[in-house]
Amino acid sequence: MEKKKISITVIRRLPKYYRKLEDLEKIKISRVSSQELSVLTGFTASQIRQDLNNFGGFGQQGYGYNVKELKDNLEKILGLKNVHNTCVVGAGNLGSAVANFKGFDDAGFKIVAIFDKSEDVIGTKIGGISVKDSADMKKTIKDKDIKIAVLTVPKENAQDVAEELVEANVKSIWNLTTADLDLKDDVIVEDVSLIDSLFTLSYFMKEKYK
Amino acid sequence: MEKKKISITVIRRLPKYYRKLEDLEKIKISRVSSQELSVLTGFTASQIRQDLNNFGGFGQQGYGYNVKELKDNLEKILGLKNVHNTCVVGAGNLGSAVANFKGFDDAGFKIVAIFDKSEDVIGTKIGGISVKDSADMKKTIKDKDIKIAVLTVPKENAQDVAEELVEANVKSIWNLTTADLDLKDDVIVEDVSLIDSLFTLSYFMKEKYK
DNA sequence: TAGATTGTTAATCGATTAACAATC
DNA sequence: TAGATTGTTAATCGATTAACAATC
Repeated sequence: MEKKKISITVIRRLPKYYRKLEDLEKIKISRVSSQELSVLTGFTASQIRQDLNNFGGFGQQGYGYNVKELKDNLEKILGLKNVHNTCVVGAGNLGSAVANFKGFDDAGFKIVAIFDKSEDVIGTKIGGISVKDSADMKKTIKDKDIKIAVLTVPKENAQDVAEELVEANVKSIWNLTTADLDLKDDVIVEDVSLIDSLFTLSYFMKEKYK
Repeated sequence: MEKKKISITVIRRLPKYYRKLEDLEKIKISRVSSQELSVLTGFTASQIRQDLNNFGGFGQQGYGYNVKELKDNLEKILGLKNVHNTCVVGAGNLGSAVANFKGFDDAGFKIVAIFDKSEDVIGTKIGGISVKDSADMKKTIKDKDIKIAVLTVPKENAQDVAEELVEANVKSIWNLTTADLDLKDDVIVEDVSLIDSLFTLSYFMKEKYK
């Protein structure tokens, strides 16, 4: 009756399963056990079986999991076949990296617009797409039915731009800035937190050396 | 006698405390309670007090925490004042973004070399540093005593380049590629996992809309 | 002093691991 | 059938929350 809520810790392991299954498929391996997946992912076999069983019984006793079948199921679970019109806001190096990143398109994020406010880049092409003036952002987002935005603007502008995106009806934001966004709850914000990752690395360096 | 091991979940919250304290200092707020930090960070006040007490009693009953003092302590704990000679491997958009990123230098990661194997970029300047041929990488790393590498090469080359870095005595790698690196245990690898973050966003989009 | 808020212990909650019956 | 490995329950472990005495 009720689908039980799946914890965020489980969700965040799914991408790794998916990637490892892609790798296995690429080298023509058609079956895999939770034990083998454990070696590949670093999670325990028990954990893997429990994680997957949140979504269905994809395995078979005495056999393991069929690589292609499990991969296809994870693809559906992660929604990787759903295509979303996406824009990149901020056409600096980071924005350019995203716009040129093939994995982005493969995951269903279809970049249909790139915005920047600098005269220097407006009109230039990145990954085959011409950079538009941020001033036209809201209109373009509505016209092209853009639901996802990648945010790569400077920290100082992040909150304001994010609010503008939400006003234009963007449903989720991939936040590559170092700002924490404060938006209404129904907006999905996925933070990459580059700076936190870097600080964590600094911590481990300090712990290990001196 | 024994310093108890501090869990990774605690460590990964420290950067956010630090950033919020920086923000407070910037607007001239000199004291803060765990309750106020809770609002700023989204962690509970109880959690914050427990986290901080892993490292020392930085607060004062009836008063809270002194912003500057706590920030300075976290700075030491995170090792942000320790300077590390760092190289960027891969001078594409992502590598350029890192090389130009001010927060990188602020955190003590001093970029002293950038490598790429493409003739097109070797010799060009990024963030004031001239891009060197990857062929000279090992020698330069030893000569300049580089201990940290930022990896932004294509997925296919990530493992090989990482191994080369380790041979050259690099101690830790900030991994911005979509590859999972397999290196000896004493090498510190901090994965940013952009692709996993993206897949997670895809999952939440799917859950919410259809 | 009275009020506020920490530091810290105890209680609860959730996630991971272990174990094994079911079954391919 | 015998062997392998899942799906799932129970046990353990660790992290979060609650509570409050200590004390500024």
